[in-house]
Amino acid sequence: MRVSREQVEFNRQQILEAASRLFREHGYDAVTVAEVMSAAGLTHGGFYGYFKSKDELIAQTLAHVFAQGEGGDTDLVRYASRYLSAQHRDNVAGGCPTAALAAETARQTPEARAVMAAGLERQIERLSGGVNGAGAAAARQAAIGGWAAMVGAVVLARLCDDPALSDEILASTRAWIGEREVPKE
Amino acid sequence: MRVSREQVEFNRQQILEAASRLFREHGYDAVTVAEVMSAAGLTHGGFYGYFKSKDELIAQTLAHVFAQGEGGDTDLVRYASRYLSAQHRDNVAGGCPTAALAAETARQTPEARAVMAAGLERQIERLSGGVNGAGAAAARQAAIGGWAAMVGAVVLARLCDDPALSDEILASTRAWIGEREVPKE
DNA sequence: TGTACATCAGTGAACGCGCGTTCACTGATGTAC
DNA sequence: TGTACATCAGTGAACGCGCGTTCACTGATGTAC
Repeated sequence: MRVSREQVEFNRQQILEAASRLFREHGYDAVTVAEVMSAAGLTHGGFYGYFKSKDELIAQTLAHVFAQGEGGDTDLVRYASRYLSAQHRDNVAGGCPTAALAAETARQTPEARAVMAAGLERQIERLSGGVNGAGAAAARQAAIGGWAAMVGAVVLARLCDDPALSDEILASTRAWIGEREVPKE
Repeated sequence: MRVSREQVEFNRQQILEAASRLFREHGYDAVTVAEVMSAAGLTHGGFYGYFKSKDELIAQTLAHVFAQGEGGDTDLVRYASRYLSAQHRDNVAGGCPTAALAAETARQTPEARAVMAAGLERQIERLSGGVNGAGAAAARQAAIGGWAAMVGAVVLARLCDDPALSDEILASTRAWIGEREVPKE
């Protein structure tokens, strides 16, 4: 049964939203097209009216989640404080797509990889502006080092089966990044 | 046709070696049991004489690669210098299993996850001993921060489609970790 | 040490299942008059 | 504005394929005498 144009656009957003959560939580391979459509409130057969393949869904989902997740506070230390929280670590489905999917995305289609790589470049530039008391080159270097540490720390903290070690990784990396920053004025 | 006991042990090592390279390069899901056995010089039917499932192979492969890869220089800055090299970035199949597989392993069986988590704890302790001019607590904190930055940087450098940005991520993270270390004496 | 037999590692066909994808059909939406 | 028709989003069965896993069989190895 045909639906209205507004409903089509709404459904498209629902599919991308469901896919972005499921992919982050389970990885690309473990999530089926049928699961995504079901989570979006549709049946699997309709999928190919929206995307021409699962690979295209992956690329467009990344573009979707990067487009909506960019903004807000860019001060490096405050950003790290939120990024390296237990709340973010425990919220895989709603958390940073890079921490959840970067390694897997490097093995996906060039299109998907390019979308995430572009997000990485924008993230580095954004964080470069949030480094206190340093020239442009030093700020960019700190943004890169800090971002690498954040992504690595969340990946490692999520890997841990020992909660104490997991918490320690977050706290130590937070402190490590914080000490690194030159105090303001 | 039955083979000798020595051949059985040799074949087992071949399977683990093939699996460790294939998993690191392509991820667990994208590698089939038949591919692993073929790379080990066997046919797929014999697999279940060695392992009771693909999940068991994954856990034992991680144990195998962690067991053989630990040792050598532990000085944090020198370690980072090798870890954050273009050579390591480009050698996914022979490189660090954590950088290649940590996020995926967090979604695998508890057994596989436990093996990698144990390797993480040993790595932190080893690197803690390689931090110069700091007390035990500060050394451990620097080891954690440095290790998180290394893992994150290699993951991000492998994600990049722009070689210049990829090189910059490695170089900046290397410099960032190097500056962090208190000079000896 | 040699011989006869039991063991069992390896083979390759086959099984069952779930996946991505296709398709004929349905019926509400959008449009032309 | 109303009506008749064309369009097309959504449905669910079906297809083909490749996967993990099983199994009957083979023949070299290991062992008992």
